[in-house]
Amino acid sequence: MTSKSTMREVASKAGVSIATVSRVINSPDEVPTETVERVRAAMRYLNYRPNINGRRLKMAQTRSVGVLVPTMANPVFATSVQGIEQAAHEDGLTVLLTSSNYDPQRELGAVSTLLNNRVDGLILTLANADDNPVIDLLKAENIPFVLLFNQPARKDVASISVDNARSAYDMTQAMIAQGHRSLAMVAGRFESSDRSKQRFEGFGKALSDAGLGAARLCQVGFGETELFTPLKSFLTGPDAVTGLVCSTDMLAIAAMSACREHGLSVPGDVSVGGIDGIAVGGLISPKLCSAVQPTQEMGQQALAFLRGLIRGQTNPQSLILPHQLSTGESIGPARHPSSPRL
Amino acid sequence: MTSKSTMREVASKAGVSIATVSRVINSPDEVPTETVERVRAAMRYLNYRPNINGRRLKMAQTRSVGVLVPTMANPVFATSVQGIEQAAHEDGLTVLLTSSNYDPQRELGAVSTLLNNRVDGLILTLANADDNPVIDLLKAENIPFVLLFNQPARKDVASISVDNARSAYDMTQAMIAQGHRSLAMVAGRFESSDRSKQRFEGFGKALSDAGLGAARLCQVGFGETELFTPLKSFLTGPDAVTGLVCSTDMLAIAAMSACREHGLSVPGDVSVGGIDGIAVGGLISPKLCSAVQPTQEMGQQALAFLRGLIRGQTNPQSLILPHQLSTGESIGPARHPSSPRL
DNA sequence: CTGAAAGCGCTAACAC
DNA sequence: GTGTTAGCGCTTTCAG
Repeated sequence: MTSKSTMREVASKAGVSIATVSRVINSPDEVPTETVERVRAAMRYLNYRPNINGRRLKMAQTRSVGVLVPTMANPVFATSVQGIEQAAHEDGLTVLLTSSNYDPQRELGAVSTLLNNRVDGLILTLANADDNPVIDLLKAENIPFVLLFNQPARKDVASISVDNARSAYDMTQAMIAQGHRSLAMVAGRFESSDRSKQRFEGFGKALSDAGLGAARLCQVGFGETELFTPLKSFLTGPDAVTGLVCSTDMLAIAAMSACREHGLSVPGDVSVGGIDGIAVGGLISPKLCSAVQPTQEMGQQALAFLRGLIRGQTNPQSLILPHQLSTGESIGPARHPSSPRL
Repeated sequence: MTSKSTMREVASKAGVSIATVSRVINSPDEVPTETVERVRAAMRYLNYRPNINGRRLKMAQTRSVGVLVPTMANPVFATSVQGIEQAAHEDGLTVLLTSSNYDPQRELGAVSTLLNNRVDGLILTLANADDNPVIDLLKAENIPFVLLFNQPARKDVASISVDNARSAYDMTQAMIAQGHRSLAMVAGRFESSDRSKQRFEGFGKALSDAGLGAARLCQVGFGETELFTPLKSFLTGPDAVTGLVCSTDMLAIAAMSACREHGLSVPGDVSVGGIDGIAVGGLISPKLCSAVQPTQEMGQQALAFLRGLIRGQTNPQSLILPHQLSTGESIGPARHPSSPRL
């Protein structure tokens, strides 16, 4: 027996009008207790289930939010979605989930679908937050949205992130402080992640501030965990590095694995640092040293921001959270420190 | 300028009726190319965006599916959701996401919300698939659904899972084959996960089949990663075990961490095995030995099943996938093998 | 305190 | 080919 019963049926069963049923649902205090009870009894009897789509059509708001992340396969995003979902649940909001698979092409389509659903607002992690048609669209249509993890240059969009360049800078500096002079960054493709780009810039700045040469980069596809080959030229031969700064923790864990495959120990032969602070990083051996961000809380916070925007708050807030360098064991003194340049 | 334009406006702009606009959207071939173009131009001009909720109200189907998982914070579920999302995207379906946080109490509420949204069907990972009010509800209302990871006793519900007992059995047997005689299982609370329970049963059976004593259990809360204290009595003292079979990979990784904190090496002092096959398990050192299931594919498959049910297929399929014991390094010969019982 | 009535945006007969 | 029309289930004035 499919739940087909409508408000009309409940009304007739309870001997009232549909308006009263609606009131019982939405503002029970405007209806005498006795009537409320009668209507509720009818609802129970008929197994009534309000059709939210009816309400959505009528009302200005749908009480739903759209979420777009690159992929759930990376714990960073999954954890943030958990935070969003939790906060949404507390707020009685429905979450529509989409993922772009790191493909900027798919972002617009996904957001478009979300907008067709008339979501009240969006939380997005975009490939590139600057110069992105999605943002133009959202701005043009005046749809509330907040960026998560993206750290856009423009200040008229709400966003929650860490200071990406800075987190890479700090991580790099920590390695330099341990005597490392020959470093490389392992990063995802910049087209797929502006965080990657910003982090690489921080890496480069830390190097140049320390008077160390050009920034070396090992760029890999996202979701890639097989780093043996990509890292070969960085880990072996005359130009071998002693430290790897990775743009994400997943990459860092994969890099540690690749080091081992090359017969190198971490941090004995090469130090590895990550950025993100995924939970598993703290459980492995050696414990991953990472620039930690409170991923789940950021998701919750993003929803709180979004709620504000939906409620009409006009000036979008940008929150740059402090990251925290975790005390990891994956970083140690450089094995063959070249003589200091100064 | 909010996207307010409706079909009616498009129609008048294009000089046709709303029926024609609807046709252009849903079956363009029934409309002369020239008219299609004119209407499309009007849509572009007005920045028209179909309101899916209008359609939903009218049509029997909403082209949306509901998903309920315990949490996105565990990569097993996150990865499966990624699979679901991907398949849904290919099918043009919208995903409504909820999570129960392992709380059976919250399951019913979440599903209820999903049903109020009139989703066409559901994919669920429940705390307990047998004797669950959610299933009764869904059955009573005749809503298509498929269970993911749950392995229910009843055969009238669709499900996709591995053989949970068997996967634990095999893992345990692998340890026994390495000479382990003193084992314990680390598992989440049974009320929160029937998989845990089934896996513990498989563990117990393997022990008794090998003539080894009672099954020892270290039960912990889900999401718990601090296992130093819970495992203390299992790792130290006269009753110390030489192997830990863990009901999930996350638990296994946490257990490995706890072993180290106790000054024990894995697998030198104690062997650790997991179940699930999360990606990170293959990247850490020692590589986690796990009973691997193809998580993401299972998500996709679940959506394929669901689609079948939605299309009217009446007999729910249950798929028990083969698990695969990964060649992990986290399991080795028992340190102090007690003399064989035979 | 309660009901009648007018839609929200869309689809689908059913006419023309 | 195309338009008219009657709702889908709900909320919400506006009267009574």
